[in-house]
Amino acid sequence: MTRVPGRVGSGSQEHTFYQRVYDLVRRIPPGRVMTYGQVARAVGKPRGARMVGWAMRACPEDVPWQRVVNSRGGLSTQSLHAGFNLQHALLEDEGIEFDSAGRIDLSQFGWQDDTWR
DNA sequence: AGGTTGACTGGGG
DNA sequence: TCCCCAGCCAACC
Repeated sequence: MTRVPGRVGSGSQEHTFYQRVYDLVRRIPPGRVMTYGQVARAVGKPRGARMVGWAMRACPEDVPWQRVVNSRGGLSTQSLHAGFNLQHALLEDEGIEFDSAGRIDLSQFGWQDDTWR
């Protein structure tokens, strides 16, 4: 069974790093993407890009994990799939386009949440 | 307690 | 632009 990042606080109203990541990712609209580093900075963890990746690996069902890509507009989930990449398929279904090198133009599909605390 | 492992990044060559 | 790598840091041996 995949381990899910635990809550740091105990039942308090405090948001953990993971909760904040999930809350932000849930706000990314279909057809748009954010990078791991962008998400990390937005939740106050500027050097936590790898942790965002960890969080995506064990995220709840309702989190659109496919909308988080690496800083080069590429998918970091390639090694998880053999032949077929689910993330690539899900993003194309949302209207996102990939160039010949398999990358997304972040200036076109990138997203930043201005209303995010 | 200490070493390894990444769904990462930015900078250097 | 691509490849390489040090730095990164929680989770997992």
